[in-house]
Amino acid sequence: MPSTSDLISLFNEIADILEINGEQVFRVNSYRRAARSLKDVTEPLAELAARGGLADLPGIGKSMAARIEEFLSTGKVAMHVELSASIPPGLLKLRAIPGMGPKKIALVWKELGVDSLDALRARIQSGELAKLKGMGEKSVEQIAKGIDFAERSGDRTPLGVAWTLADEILAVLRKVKGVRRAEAAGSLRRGCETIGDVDILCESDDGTAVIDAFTKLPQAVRVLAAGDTKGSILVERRGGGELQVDCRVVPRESYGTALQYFTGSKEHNVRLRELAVKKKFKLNEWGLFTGDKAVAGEKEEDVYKKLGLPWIPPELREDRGELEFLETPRLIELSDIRGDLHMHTTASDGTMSAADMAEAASKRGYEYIAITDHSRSSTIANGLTIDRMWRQIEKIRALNKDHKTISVLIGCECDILSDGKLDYPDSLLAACDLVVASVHASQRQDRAKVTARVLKAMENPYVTILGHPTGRLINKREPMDLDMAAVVKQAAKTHTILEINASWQRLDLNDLHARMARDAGVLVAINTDSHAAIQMEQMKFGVTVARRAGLEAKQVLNTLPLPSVRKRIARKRSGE
DNA sequence: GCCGTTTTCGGCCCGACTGTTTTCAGTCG
Repeated sequence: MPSTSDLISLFNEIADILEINGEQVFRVNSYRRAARSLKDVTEPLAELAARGGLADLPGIGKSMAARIEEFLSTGKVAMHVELSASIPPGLLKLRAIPGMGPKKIALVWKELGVDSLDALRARIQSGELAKLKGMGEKSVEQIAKGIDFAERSGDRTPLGVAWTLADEILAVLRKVKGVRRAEAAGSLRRGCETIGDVDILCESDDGTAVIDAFTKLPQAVRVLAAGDTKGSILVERRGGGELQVDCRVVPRESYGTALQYFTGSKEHNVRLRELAVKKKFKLNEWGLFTGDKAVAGEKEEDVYKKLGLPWIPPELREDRGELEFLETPRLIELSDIRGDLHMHTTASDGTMSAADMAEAASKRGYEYIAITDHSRSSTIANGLTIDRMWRQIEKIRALNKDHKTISVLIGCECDILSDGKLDYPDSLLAACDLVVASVHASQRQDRAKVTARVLKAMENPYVTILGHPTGRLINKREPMDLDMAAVVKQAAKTHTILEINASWQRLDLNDLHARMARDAGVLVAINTDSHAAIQMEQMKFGVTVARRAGLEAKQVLNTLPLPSVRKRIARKRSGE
């Protein structure tokens, strides 16, 4: 069964090859545009095509639609097959080298027959690369380093890793003399689940001082560039590989436009500048201009305002229709969160007691938490036997009586077994305040089987929340082949709440799935799945996903006061 | 290749930086 993501890679590959072949850029970009458009499609492509909806997608015209149809019926695209045959199989890997664009790749391939990282390295050592037209000593050196980088880095950096790193760097830069404002821009500010480069923006009149401090950061393992207004470094990344961090310094009057500009996304910016041109403005990182006169620049809000738009939250700047907004959406914020309904203790695989978790949550200002340790089948996670679970219920009830500042709900994270049955009997589940039901085993079942399994579990009246619905681990494990449209439909029908698991390794549901839930009127819960108090900090990542999905506070269970939460649970149990 | 409240043809966002140049091409975001 050909998947949409296969088609997306295929279109991007067509663009890459066309570019190497010297095709005109607008034609090349049309394939990238089409690929991007497909990324936002949540319904199965075949269904979309069947109801004639392909042409409604931005960037999909007659020719693209025909290629998509071809892909759906044959599993391939003849044009792609032909193009692939026109270049050596390993050539596209050279795109991962910073500084190697399509022109240089074409050059080394055609002049030297280079078709892989190793072949390129060999030509550098033999001195042949330096002899090519346009290749000087510095270019060769940069490419040599780029090959190492390409081999070491690979995956994009998870949001949680990049966020922490940016916070550390910002703490240092904000202390540099003359720095008035500093924040992260780019995909990090937009809250993307993975980050390419980290972008930092500073407001200061002394760029040299800022870049100096930036390039001397203890985290910097190499300095790539250091100018008056811009610097680039490589830092070691937690979890291996290296990560590029760019820092830019602008004066006060340009900070707003620069922040807008460097936040992106690229597609959003293109749209915005098109709009600016239509309204006889010129927009760049230095300001919004009519002629030579700046009409906005200091504040990001003003840029949007002058263009006749409400301020658009960074998480929504993905060219998914946000330029049509009439007002700024009131997205959920971290401060709206009143509790955390999925966490573990030493009873199963957590590292702290329920009392300590409650204490920590209370300090965060939460009104309630739920203790949800693993069920008996999760033996690796020291899941609780039926007897132990009954005792756990008593223990948490007692703890709740003792605790005055926070309500502690007794719950469990109950395994959804491979046939869709639950790991505890209903009598035990009924004794809990709430139940998170999750798949942990047999995640590789086929689509029909795994979907039926999850739908069946959702029918159980005691299943409050479907935990980390797809089971994916970012950069580590693919999601289950779950029919999310069916899951969302079932959630609406059974009043089951879908989790956005806020752990940065998971972020599951992702933004698009959470948006599907929103559109179907399905309630979402944002939980950290904490195994230690410190992990409750990850709530911000889950809130970020929710914001990218366009969720408001009222669409999220754990922004509600406890009586309302209980009402929602009761509603599911009563089947009304 | 896509697209249209000035267009069905002729546009398609914009600037910085780098290196190898002597006026610019390529890459990047």
